[in-house]
Amino acid sequence: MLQHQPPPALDPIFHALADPARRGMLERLTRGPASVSQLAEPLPMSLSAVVQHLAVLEASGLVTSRKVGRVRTCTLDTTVLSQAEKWINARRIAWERAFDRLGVYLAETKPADEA
Amino acid sequence: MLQHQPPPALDPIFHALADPARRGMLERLTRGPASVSQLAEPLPMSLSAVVQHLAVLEASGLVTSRKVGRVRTCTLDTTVLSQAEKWINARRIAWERAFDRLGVYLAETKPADEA
DNA sequence: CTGATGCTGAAGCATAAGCTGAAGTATCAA
DNA sequence: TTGATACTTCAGCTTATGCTTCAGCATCAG
Repeated sequence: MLQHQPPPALDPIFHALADPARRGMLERLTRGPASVSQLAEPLPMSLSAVVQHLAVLEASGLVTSRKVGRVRTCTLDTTVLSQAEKWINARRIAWERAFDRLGVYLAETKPADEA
Repeated sequence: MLQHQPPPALDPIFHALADPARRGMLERLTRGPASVSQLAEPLPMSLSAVVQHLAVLEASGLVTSRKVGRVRTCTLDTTVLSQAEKWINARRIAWERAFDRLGVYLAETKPADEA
């Protein structure tokens, strides 16, 4: 098991993304790896809370970490990030195709509404 | 207030996407508008539960609905869907840039690890 | 060894989520 | 009017989240 992990589920990925503190941590990680303390520093909460958010991020696969000495260094995993992106993109594309197939659905249901 | 709504927040969007039942409803909606009953039909839960999921989807802006007679028809809003997509894409791109800037970060930290 | 640093873990608690079932409100059909 | 249909709303329950504090436990510096 060295190069391909189980496919990351969408539930934990989107759940991880649904919190501003966690998105903040991810944004920080886009600027390079960071320690737990560094991730916690700008956030208005205890270190403990940050560690718990980190656990959510790691459970989703969005973040991986390694402990060296007493410092845990975290990095972003963009392949997992792109899983979420792909799902969204697929829905959007599918809907746009459906919209084309249906023609002007809205115009057909309500030809001259005020909205 | 007829053509541009308040910018949809990411929290409710990702939260809405974090549930398989809700994603199922969205997938159904990519094949065109549907009534509440139609959205509920394949789901292993009560109509009540589906209505509550629908409320979450509407709160996020991902879905809009209109009631005509006794039937509420729901449609997907892909502009909101693309908000989420944009955020993810931006992080991924930023990280890939950072990765380039840092050069082979991993190789530098652990030149010949077993992992 | 001693103390500071950087995390880790377990309680505990308040709020939010996800669900059910039961009762209620508008249609629409006959 | 009667009844079915299509939601809608609400009380109530269970579990999950998000947070805190406090108590550890390995580093690392001196």
